[in-house]
Amino acid sequence: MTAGGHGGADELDFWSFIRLAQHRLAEEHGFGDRLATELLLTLNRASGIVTYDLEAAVHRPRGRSWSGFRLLFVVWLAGPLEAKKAAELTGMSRAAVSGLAKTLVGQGLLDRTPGERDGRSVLLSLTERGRREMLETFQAQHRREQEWAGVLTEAEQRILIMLLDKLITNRDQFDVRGRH
Amino acid sequence: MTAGGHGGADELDFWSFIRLAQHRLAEEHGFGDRLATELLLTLNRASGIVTYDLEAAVHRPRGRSWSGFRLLFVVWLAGPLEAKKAAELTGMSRAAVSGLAKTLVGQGLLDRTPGERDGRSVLLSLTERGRREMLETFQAQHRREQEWAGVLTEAEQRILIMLLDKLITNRDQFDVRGRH
DNA sequence: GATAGTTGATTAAGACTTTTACTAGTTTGG
DNA sequence: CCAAACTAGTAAAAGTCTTAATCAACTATC
Repeated sequence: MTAGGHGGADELDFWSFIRLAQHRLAEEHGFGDRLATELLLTLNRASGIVTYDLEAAVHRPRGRSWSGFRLLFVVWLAGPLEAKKAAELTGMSRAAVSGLAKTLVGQGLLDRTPGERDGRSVLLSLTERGRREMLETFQAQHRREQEWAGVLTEAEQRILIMLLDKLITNRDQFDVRGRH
Repeated sequence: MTAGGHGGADELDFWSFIRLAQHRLAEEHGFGDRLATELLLTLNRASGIVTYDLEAAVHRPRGRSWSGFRLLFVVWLAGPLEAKKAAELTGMSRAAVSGLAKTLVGQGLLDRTPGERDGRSVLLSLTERGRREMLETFQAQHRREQEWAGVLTEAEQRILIMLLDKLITNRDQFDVRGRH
């Protein structure tokens, strides 16, 4: 068999690639347990596909980015928030929140007011227009979320949430790297 | 209770935020089924946390980006690949692969040769150095993957993979947006 | 109370991704 | 056989993310 010749790569899709990868990792490189690899590959792929779809179907048509939505979403539901807290809840860096907030303030969706108890901090809150837009946008996203989740039964959804929770909750057992 | 005053946001973390969000979506905005929202929020959060950790712990210290690794990974295991195929398998756009390949060729990890059967296409393959580096890098990533997956039992890992598979496989039931 | 250290926000530089547009090679159908 | 349609790859512009550095404000300590 020539180098790279395993029947031609043309029929490969994501799942047959995973099988091929498993095979070569085991046979040619001697990796034993490959379940973890498959799990994380699948997790990232699933998240990427869903996120891309939501962004393309819901947010870009409205002139909004995925990150912009995430920031507006936490401010919408968790009330006025310090920028630092918003960064924690969205999983972004503080710098990303700072830049994004600048854009969203300019678009009239977000208000930025100085914090009271700490002169350095900044409180983010939605403008009236921001509130209106979030309600409409989230309705659209919610419909699409339900199409996605709908391929699983309710029980399956609950199990999936539980397993994902467990995956990221028990991580204190080793030294995980988080954003600054 | 004043605007935004629901006990102070200071104790909020990702999980208490989800509970708060659920509550406000139901009580103040009348959203009924919020399981789908929780599922996708948790999915994206889990993927983001794990990916960030792998990038920070394994790839950045080696001067490599997450995307660079993804591209090298598929080329490593699926042999010489047309750029288009590499884009499909990694889930990137063709343009992203093109740009990334340019960088990686410059770093001496990737070879780019003209395709034989199609004069437009480009075949990507690893250089000898690329192969050596991938073996070392993947060993490191594999160890860390196992730390992550290790908080779940093997049965749980298999169920999680199965549910994620189902989530993204059955999506033909509606009009999903994918990359170009 | 002055000072050292810490923390919040911001900016700057660089990497990466996206969409759009373009070039060039290939296929198809009259 | 040739023109129209299509496809692969690339480049450009705009946007987002990252880390590192900077500034300002708070806190603790001498």
